[in-house]
Parts: sequence; C-alpha cells; structure tokens
Amino acid sequence: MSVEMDKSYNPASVEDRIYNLWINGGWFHSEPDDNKEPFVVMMPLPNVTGILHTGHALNNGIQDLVIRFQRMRGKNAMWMPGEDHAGIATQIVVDRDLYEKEGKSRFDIGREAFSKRVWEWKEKHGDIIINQLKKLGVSCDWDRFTFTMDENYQVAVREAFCHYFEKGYIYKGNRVINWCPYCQTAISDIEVEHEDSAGHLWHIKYPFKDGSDDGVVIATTRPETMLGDTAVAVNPSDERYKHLKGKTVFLPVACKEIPVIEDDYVDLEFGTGVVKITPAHDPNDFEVGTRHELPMPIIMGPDGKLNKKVPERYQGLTMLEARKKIVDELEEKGLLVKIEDHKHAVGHHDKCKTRVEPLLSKQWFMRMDELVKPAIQVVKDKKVQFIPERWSKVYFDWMENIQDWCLSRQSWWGHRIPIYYCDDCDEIFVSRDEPSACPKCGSKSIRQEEDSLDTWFSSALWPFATLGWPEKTKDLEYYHPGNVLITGYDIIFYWVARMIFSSLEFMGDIPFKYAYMTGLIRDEQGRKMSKSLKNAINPMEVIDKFGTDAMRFTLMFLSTQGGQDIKLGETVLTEGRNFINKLWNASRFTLMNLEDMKPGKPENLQFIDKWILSKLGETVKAVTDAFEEYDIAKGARAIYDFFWTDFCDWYIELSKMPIMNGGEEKTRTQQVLYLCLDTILKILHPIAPYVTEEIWQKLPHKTGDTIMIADWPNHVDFVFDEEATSEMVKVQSAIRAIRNLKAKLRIHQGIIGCKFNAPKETVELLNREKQQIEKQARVEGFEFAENQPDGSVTAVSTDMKFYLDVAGKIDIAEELKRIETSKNKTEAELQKIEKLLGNEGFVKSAPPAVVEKNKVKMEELKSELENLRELSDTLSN
RNA sequence: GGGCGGAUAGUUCAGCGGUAGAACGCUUGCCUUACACGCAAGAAGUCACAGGUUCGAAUCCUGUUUCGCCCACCA
Repeated sequence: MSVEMDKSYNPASVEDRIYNLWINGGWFHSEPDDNKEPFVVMMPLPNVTGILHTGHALNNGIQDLVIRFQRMRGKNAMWMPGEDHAGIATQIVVDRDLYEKEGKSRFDIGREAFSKRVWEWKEKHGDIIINQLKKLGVSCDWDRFTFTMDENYQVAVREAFCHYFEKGYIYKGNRVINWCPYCQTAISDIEVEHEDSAGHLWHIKYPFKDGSDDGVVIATTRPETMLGDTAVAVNPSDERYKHLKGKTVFLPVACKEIPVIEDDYVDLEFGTGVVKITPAHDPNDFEVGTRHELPMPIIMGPDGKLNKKVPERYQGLTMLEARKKIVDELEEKGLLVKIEDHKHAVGHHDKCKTRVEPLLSKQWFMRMDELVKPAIQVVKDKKVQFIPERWSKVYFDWMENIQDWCLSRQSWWGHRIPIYYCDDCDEIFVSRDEPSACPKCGSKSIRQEEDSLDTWFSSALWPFATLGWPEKTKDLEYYHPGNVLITGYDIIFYWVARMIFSSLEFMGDIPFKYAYMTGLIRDEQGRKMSKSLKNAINPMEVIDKFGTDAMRFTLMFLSTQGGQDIKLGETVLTEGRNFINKLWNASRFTLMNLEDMKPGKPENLQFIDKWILSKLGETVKAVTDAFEEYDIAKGARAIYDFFWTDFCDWYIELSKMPIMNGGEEKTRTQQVLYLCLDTILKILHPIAPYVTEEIWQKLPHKTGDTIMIADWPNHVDFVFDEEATSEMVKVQSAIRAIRNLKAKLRIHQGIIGCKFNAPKETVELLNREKQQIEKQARVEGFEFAENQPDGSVTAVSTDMKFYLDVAGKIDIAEELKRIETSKNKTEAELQKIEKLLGNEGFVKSAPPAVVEKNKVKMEELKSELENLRELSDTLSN
C-alpha cells in the first residue's frame, strides 16, 4: 500500500468535494448552548447585484479565519451570512436591464410592475455572489441566511422606523439636498463623491436696471443657477459696497429685478465680494434665503432639466447645456466681465457617477444629535474598539460633526416608508402594519408614503434584526452582542457608525466588541482597482489559477495589523501557491513514511527532535496569540517561517537518515513527524481550510470527522528545550560550513570554525553532508582517499582530512581576496561590538542577556578573525 | 482648509529603543528517491533629509521633503 498523492497540489479536484463534506456534516451551523461561550461575527452584506471582488475575498477570508480559529478553540462560533437588497444600486441595474431588453424605463411600466421585475431579477441573479462566496470556503451558518427584504426583516425595519418616529427623531424637512437626476432621487451627503475638477469662476455683471451700464459684478462657478437667483448679497461690513444697501439689481437673462441684501455669510476675500443667492439650488444660499425670507423658485425638474419657471428658450435644457447658452448670451450682451480658472469639487452620485444637483425638496430626515451621543461614548470608553485604533478618530470626527440623515429615497426598490397620510383630516401617522383607516378621523381615504428608505437604514439593524428582533428570542439573548465586525474602512460612516447607534438604541448594548478595518486592495502598482483601468483582479479567476487556499494565504500574509492597503498581483499570489504546494509535498513525504508507524508518544527524543518540538511549541504560541489579537499576518508569517525553514529544510531533511536506519530511531522520528504535521495542519487550517482538510483526512490515526472541529493545539504541550536548541544552532552552522565549497578549504587546512565535541547523532548528520559534498567534489574533479576512519566522535575537521587534494584546485589569488574582504568585515563588526561593550551605559543599563550575547558574539568573531588570518598565511606560503 | 497613513536591499514589505530581516528578483551550482511551484551557497541597505532626547535611535520628539488617502457649503 502506498499513499496516493499527486506530485503537486491540485485545488480543483479538492475544493468542491471538501466544501460539500463540511456542508453535509452540518458543522457550520450553530445553536444557542448555555454551556458554551458564543463567538459571533456578522458578515458585511454583499449586494444582490454584486459580483465578488478582491475586497470580499479579503474580509471574508479574515472572518472565516477568525471563525474557524474560535470554533477550534471550543467556542460556539456563529457567522451570520446574508444579502442586502441594496435599494438604488439594484434599481439602477434592473432599470438598465429593462432598457436594454425592452427599451423602456421604470417610469414606463410603473411601480408595481417594476418591483415585480426586481424580485424576478433577484431570484435569477441573487445567488451569484453567494455561490462565489462559497468558493472562498467560508464557514458561515447558511441555515441562518438573511435577506434584508425577508418578511421578518421588514417587520424589524417598520418597528425601528415607528420607534424613531414616535420618539420624534424622524421629521419631514424642506431642504436643499443632493439630487441625482439619473436615479431621480434624493441621496444622503455621504453618497456624494467629490471630484476636483478644473472649472471656471465667471465674473458676471448684474446691472442696476435694464439698459444701464453700471452694476455689481458677482463671481460664480455655476452661472446656470442664476435663473433661480432671488437676491445678491454683500457682507454688511464691506466698505466697498455700502452704497448698494437697499438697492435692487437687474438679473440678466431671467429679466427680473432682485434685491441687494447684507449677510455675514459673504466672504470679503473671495471673488468680488458679491454673491448671487439661489436659495433652491445651493445649501448655503438656502440658509441665507431663509434668514431674509426670499422667494425660492425651483428651476429644475426631477430629470435634471430646466422647468417652466425659466424663460422658454431655456426650458428642457440640462443644467450644463443651460450654462453654455447663458454664458454665450452674457458675453453677447457684454455682461461677462471675465473668466478665471478655478478648481472646485463637483459632486457625483457614488452609485451611478452622475453629477448631482443641489435641490430644494421635501424629504424625511432623522435627527442625529441624540443618537450620536451614546455611540460616541462607547467608543471613547473602549467598549467598542477599532482595529487599528486610528480609525476611531475618523469615527469621532464624523460623529461629532454629523448632519441629520436624509432617509427618504424616491426609489421603488426598498422598504417603503410606513408613513400614512389621511386625505380627509391631513393627519400624518406611522403604522406597524397595514392600516385600514385614519386613527384620528376614521377616514378610509388614506395613502402610504411613496418614498422608500435609504438602504443603510435596514443594514443598520443587521446585528439584531437577523436574530429575530423585535421578538425577544433565545438567539438574541445568546448571540447579541457579537464579537467582531470585519470590514473595509470605506464603510465606517455608512454602516459601522449606524450599527453602533442602532444597537444602542434598540438593544441597549453595543453591536460588537471590535471593529476590524481591513486595508483596501490595490493593484501591483498601488492603484485603485477600477473598470476603466482594467486592472481589477477577479478572485474567481485567481481561484481557478492558483486555488482558494493560495489566494487566502496570500491575502492573510499581507494583511498586517496596521490595516495598510494591500498590493495584490501575480507575484505574491504565486508565492502563496508555492507555499500551499510545499505543504502538500511535505505532507506527501511524511505520509509516505508513516505507513508502518506505531502510533504513540515519541520516546527517547534526540536533540533534533527536542529542537523541532520546541520550535513547534513556540510557533503554536505565536500563532495563537497573533490570531487572538487579530494580527493575522503575524500568525501567517510565524507558520510560514517555521514550516518552511525549520520543518522542511531541516527536520525533514535530517529525518531521512533515521528513517533509513529503521528500528527504534525510525519509530521515534515517524512519531515526531506525525505530531508536527498534525499540528501544522491545525494551525494552518483557519488560513488554508481546503488543503489542510484534504491532507488531514489522509492521516492514518486521526480522530474525528473533520479538522474543522479538531482541538486547537496548546503550546504548553510542547516543552521548550534550551540545550537541544543551542546544540541545533551549532549543528546548523557546521553543516552550512561543510556544504560550502570554500568551507572545504578550511577543513583541509584544519582550521574550520566549527570544532566541537559532538554527540553521535551530530556526527552522523555531518557524515551525510560529507557524502553529498564528496559526490559534488568528484563531479568537479577532486580526488579522494577512499578508506575513511569510521565513527569518530570528536573533531569534524579530522574526519574531513581526505580533502587534502583540494588545495591544488583552488584559485589562490581569488581566495586571498575573498579572505581579505571577509577579514575586513569581521574586523569592522568586532570594532562595533567592542565599542558597544566599552560603553559604560550599555553595561549598566542594557539587559544582561544582551550584554552576554554580545560578549559571546565578540569571542566568536575574534576566533573567526584568527582563523582567517591563519588561513591567509597558509595560502600565501 | 483640516485630518490620517507611508518613505528600510532592485521590488513588495516586516521590524518600531539594544550588532539591519523575509519573500520575490539577481549571481553560482544542483532534476540529491516530498516538492524545479524545488534544493544549496552568495551578492545586495548612510533604514527619505535636518536637528533634538538617550550610554545607545531605523525605532521616541521637532521640523523639512515626498507619495497616497479621507473629510470640508467659501460662491
């Protein structure tokens, strides 16, 4: 019988099979259990319209790592998955689909039909991202999968809205909001992306009256809005414009007279010191307009085109078309004084990238002042902790300067606002269910608000709405609050902050203890991934090419605790792939040599065994601590270093001889190998779940059905053996020296630096190296004496005497040069350490261990230097 | 205009008070019966700059330069 494993790891043949094994085992599922401590992670909701990007791969990878780690540590791990209806984002996608297939817009088919279409779309495409997520190997509790439009979830949303309304936090306000002409809806401030663009500052003369040459010059970046001007303003303290007080000016193009008003808002330094006031199309102007009770004509329709309030020749033009026409016209009339270049930020809707227009409009708002207070406090008190800590500053800055939240969207896909209007008595009321009559006058003539809620209103309830809230469920009691939220820092405002105040409001508790902010993933040059640059990496393609584990390992390896952005590309992914393959092959070697193993605890440990087990213990501790502290990369690095360098390069290589020797030695080595492999698989499982499971399933003496729920190793089970460790250091340097062709020369001269009394095992190890060098040396034409004294226990150098003939093959001049550089280097190092040790402060205040170490090092350097001198003397003779 | 982060080997990054580290790439050998997605040996760094604190600074402080983010109603 032999172990059947391919020469290299083939993820495609493993991943789906293993995932099904886990699903069928039901190990992802969690139920409340008072005897076990829960560990809860709430998944950041992917959008129904979404396709998986590398950001998902990163934060779901970390979430899965944390969940698998805690599950193995014996916690009742529950990871809540779900999907967001994603209001406007989805509406845009379906709207486009409708247009492409039937040439219609949503307005052509109406709310009912459109809504039906979105549901159909969701049924058809909603699973795409979920299936992609599964390819990542995520171990979330699919039985609990929640969609933010599920019936239960709708109940929660209505409850929350009614609660806020009844508390007086929700109000209808007439304000200048951000309007997206493409989506034809209001959006909130944070949904506007500002892009600096090279614009102009137009200086325009408003004459005192029709025909007059004289007038005031205003400066504006948006001349088209002058059609909605109802005043011009100057600062009351501005001496230049004292004479304007009480006058009116003539508004060119629109042909009407508007007053000159005084307001502190006007900046004396900027532009001409005179500002045109367009109350319906600029938030500041609106405030000025309110103070001075100015008329506020709205000149733009929902589609972003000028409406009937403007002269006929402008009606139906878009704002930008109107701008051009107005500027032309002003120029013709000689009213355009000058045009300056001016850089300013232009707002765009983050979903559809359309330029947003400020618009006076009636919308529903949520008062934030009260809600924000406790939400700030819990972060101040470290009840909720950001990782890395610096993000809490971003959180505070936003929360402390927060504006009321514009909740309503003129969208047909989402939670319809549960506000009702009575046609008979004008009563406005909320209702938790479908009301049949007005509670005040009993009229049946009532209608529901047409608008929907901002999608983030429902996501804000995620940490408890998924657990059955507003019902008082066992789940809610057991799982809330959660432990950690893992997400990109780009949604701190959208989601993290809103979950915090929502949980505090409805649950009286924080939603999670830690908010771990991942970096953003960029391309190899550090650029943002974008469609236009065509530099986006599709995780599905990465999985096809490198395998899920390789991708996950790469991402974890790069995701440092500082939350730096991550540069991802072929090079690093290849490294991850190589590591996984190395694991596969080390396991293949181990398993091939384990077939006749007697199970049991290894006995009669030799220094090499003690050494690898010491290292293993250290690694287990380092990894456990790192994962507990959410320092993922540190953990990944610890495993990588131990596994590749210590385990593969040294232990496996050195294990070949005792295995060949057979007998007790062999059994012992097999048992140590087994112990190491088993432990490595376990601590690597949270990072690379598929390979580790696949290999673990092949272990001859495993207990249990899956590595997923195997016990996490405990470092105290591995004793740290200092003597073995220092012996190993010596052996390693001896072997390295022997391996080196130049070292052969030193051996020949009898001045090798690694003379020591070695135990039998060490000498054997060295002999093995000797054989290899012999072979290589023969290839290079060296001669040897054949009969060597055997079993020498003392000096390696004596043992290597047969290299005598090497001398003639060495380029003496070249070698002398090398020795000279080497000597200089050693000398410099020596001086450095001498200086350090000569430093009184160092001896007094440095840790004694450090001083000792340096003393030892100095001795070593001294003897090395001496050897070099001796060697160069011999050579030059 | 405010705030945040980075600047360490050719490249990507770790280290964050005690003698400069890893991976990739590069050079030189090797298909050594787990792995060429591999093995061994090697070259490679004024730790951006200038001051300061300290016995000692890549590491702490203060400036400067530079790259990148985020926030902000100066028309």
